Amino acid sequence: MGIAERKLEEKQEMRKRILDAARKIFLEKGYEKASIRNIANEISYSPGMIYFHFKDKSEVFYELHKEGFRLLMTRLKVLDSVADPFERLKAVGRVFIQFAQDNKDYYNLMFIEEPASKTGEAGGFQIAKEAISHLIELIGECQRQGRFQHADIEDFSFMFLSSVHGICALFCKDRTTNFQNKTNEELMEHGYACFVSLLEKG
Amino acid sequence: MGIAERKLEEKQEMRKRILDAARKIFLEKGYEKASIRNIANEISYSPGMIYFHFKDKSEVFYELHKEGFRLLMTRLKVLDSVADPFERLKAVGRVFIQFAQDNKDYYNLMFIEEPASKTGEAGGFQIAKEAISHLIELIGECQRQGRFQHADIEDFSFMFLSSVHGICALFCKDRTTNFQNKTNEELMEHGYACFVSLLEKG
DNA sequence: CTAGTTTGTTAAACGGTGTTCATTTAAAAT
DNA sequence: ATTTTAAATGAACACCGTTTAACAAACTAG
Repeated sequence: MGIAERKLEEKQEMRKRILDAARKIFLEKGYEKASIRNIANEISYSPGMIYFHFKDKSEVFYELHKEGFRLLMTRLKVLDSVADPFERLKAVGRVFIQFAQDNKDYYNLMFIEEPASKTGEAGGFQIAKEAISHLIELIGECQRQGRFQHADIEDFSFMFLSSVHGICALFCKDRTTNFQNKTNEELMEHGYACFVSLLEKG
Repeated sequence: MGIAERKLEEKQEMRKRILDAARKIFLEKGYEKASIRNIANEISYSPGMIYFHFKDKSEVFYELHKEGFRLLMTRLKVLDSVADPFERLKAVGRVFIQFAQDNKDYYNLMFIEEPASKTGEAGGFQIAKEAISHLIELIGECQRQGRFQHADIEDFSFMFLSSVHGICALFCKDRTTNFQNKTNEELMEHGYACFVSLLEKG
């Protein structure tokens, strides 16, 4: 069945071409302002064609959503080599912040914006769930080393994630401009350092 | 000039009627999905009429944006009676979180969503600036009482705001569902308590 | 090799969006 | 009573996501 195979490949290639165009448009304009017509135009096809390859706009979006998570995960995987769990935890936050700085638009797509119809909840959010399990486990390790003894693991994990996400979210929505004496990057890094020094005392 | 006065009043009343409808629609559907036609329909006027009273959709939005800030500020003002600055700081966080819980949609409008054209930057963001100045001052007071000695005030303020906002932002975008053993409210409050206990050690 | 079927694509259409503008209506000023 | 002004309208413009009838190309069966 060499023909069916080739057909499948062609279809996947078309999917890829659509996603490449969608990535460009989505990251450029954000979810709402990007249009199916823009994406189709980018690759010189009719808008309707996209609906042969994807269910709707939000499905295209969630493909990139997942892509963003894979990107972030790749960066986080590197930290497996860090032996000390607390050092690893601190690095997780730094990687998160660095990721947000390098990929403001992805970060928006992944954690802030979201299409109304949650087509890919199972897809995009599954990865998020795994990431959180990882974080909880990591904090468990820290506790086994004597850190954060009095805290509930889930509460503490949520708090850690909130703090890091808060830094990134303020950055991504340009709410950092009200703190003026520093660049955004400095503010984020100093803010995180500040948080870390609290952690070190706990 | 009793007539001119009455005319002005009528115009302001029309503005108010539009804003009442807009509040309902915006808080119900969010910025993007709410439409000028929805709002106009709500008060049985033509869509075009709104453009006589407001420059565009984002100007209507920013009026509610400011309204949300006034609401939050009213809640924060109550804390002026709390003498101890650190107690006041802790309460500020609680009020923020409570506000987000009670007014999820306002919180979204105020801190997360935003129209592309930033008509009311001067308006809505001015209040935010004041609020931050207040926060910085409050943290300064805490320092004068011996707390957070080693931290830069701006960095620390940003960190505090990030943590609190992070908690609220995760809640408002339904990213709390991945922590399952608690209700959202419990998770937020326990998470914040966790953060506060870190502060108490710093 | 032909006839029929499947597949990928298109153009047009539907009902929606923000916004503009000529036109109408009604009230105020002359 | 007539002119001027202010307020509201509704049609129009250029978009939007999505559906669908039509269509050409490619594949399959006889």
